[in-house]
Amino acid sequence: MTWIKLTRVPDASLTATKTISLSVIKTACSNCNLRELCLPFGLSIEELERLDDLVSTRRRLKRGEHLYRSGVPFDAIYAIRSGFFKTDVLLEDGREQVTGFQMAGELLGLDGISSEHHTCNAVALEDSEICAIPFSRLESLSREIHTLQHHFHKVMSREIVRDHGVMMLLGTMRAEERLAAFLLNLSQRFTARGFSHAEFYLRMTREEIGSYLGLKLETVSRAFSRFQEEGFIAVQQKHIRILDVAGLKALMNHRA
Amino acid sequence: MTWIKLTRVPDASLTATKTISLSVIKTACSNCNLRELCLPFGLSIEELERLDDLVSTRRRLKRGEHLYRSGVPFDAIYAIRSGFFKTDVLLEDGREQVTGFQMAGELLGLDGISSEHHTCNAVALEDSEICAIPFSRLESLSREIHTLQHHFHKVMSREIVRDHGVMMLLGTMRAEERLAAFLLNLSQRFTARGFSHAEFYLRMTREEIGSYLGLKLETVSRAFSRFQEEGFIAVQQKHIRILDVAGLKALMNHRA
DNA sequence: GTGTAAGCTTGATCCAAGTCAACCGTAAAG
DNA sequence: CTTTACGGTTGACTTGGATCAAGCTTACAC
Repeated sequence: MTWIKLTRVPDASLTATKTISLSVIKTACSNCNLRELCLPFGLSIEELERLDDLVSTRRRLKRGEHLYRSGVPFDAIYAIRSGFFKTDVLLEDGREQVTGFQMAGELLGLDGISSEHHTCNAVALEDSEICAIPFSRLESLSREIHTLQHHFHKVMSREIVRDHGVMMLLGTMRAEERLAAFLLNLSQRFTARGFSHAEFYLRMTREEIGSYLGLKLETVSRAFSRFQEEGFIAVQQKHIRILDVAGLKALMNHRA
Repeated sequence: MTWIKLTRVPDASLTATKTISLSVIKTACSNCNLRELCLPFGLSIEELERLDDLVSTRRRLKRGEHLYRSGVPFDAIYAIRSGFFKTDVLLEDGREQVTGFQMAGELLGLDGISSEHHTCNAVALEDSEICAIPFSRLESLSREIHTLQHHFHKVMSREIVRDHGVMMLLGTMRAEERLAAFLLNLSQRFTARGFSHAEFYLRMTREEIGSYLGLKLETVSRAFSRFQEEGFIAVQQKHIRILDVAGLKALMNHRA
């Protein structure tokens, strides 16, 4: 279960790190196995080391714990090192909208930049670990490292594009299409992280899926059952096996 | 069709510009009356002048014309100088989702940063004028001007927060709530631009409103009629007068 | 002007998803 | 091992918004 990934060795410095304790190795972006998915993408060795300085705070969260809440002052964004999160917005009258589910290598907290306060809640859906990245220091560093700056802009833009996808889903798709899109998206993201594309555990409840997809939990449950009857998937509570990716994809396009 | 842009002359410049023709004066951020809403927000005089250099290309679009289309290479973002736009995403099967309506002072094209290609279409809903801001030059300049960098980040983040609002709307609100939220949002943005908060012309069709709100055009039309019956607004085709802001607001919260 | 097409309104009907309700399965607590 | 609580499934019924259809208004082309 290592994390040691000895990459190219420019000078003796990296070999030096190998002699120190595993827990210390784990604290650096330069040794993080998620670096190709996360903020460090595309950085050189020296640049990576400068980023390491910045990402000094790490935090573990238990399932159900909040990483941040809507309204609290913003001063850092967070990279998920391991675990699974949801973000949601609550209306005064109690209505909840889940705005996203985030997994390892993804960033949380970008919503807070605009008003200097977080505008949604981020909750761990399983025991998780995150790296806090003080935002003003990230801005400083990205003024110096072009690659970092550009990659950060790409990450923000990707979030906007993702949101457009969700708007499309909520605005134009019917229940089963939404759920199919959701499962295919999860599958694809698990794959990118080296997990099975066909078999995974859902970390969220039917109600949370429903909130994300603009459906009631009963509708989500029925759609799961229907997919199982059709032979597209095998469901048992939170355990999902995708049996027919093409079938699910077809279901999404079989409209006008 | 000019676009000549004589920029300062590092000293004596401001007085100098005043002597040249109005149309030329208009081409600079430093003289743009939208600068407090747009990218230049918070910049000093000298910083503004550096931004002027960057924003050299201006373009007029007729109603119905595309500013960019999904799939084309991305190399600039666009500031709306005057006019009104929609952005939309088209699915292969012909379904359309309008992802936003943009007015003067707002930025278009942020979606393209992530993949270096635009991922939606931007269409002028009335004759409009935009300023093109070459993105790599904006990145360079924001590496030098902290304020610009930070403000740009805020703008991107604001877009993410806005999208969350739309997700909330599409995911949890009923038809009349959605339309009320839409009208109040437009009203608020017109106000910020010095127009009447109570009276305005819609630049988009019922179908485009419907697409944005995840409703069919008939539902939008019926909701307008209903609002009129209730005395919240006066509608005549695209001409809207808001008669009871509080009533519309109440309508949005009158839920469990 | 007059004709035509695009956009808007309104009515009648239908259906996908919501609501309400009962029951089941699993997991943690005692 | 039993209890309890939470989450999930399934059924019966309701309903908000979609669909289908007709007529109206406005703006522009000729």
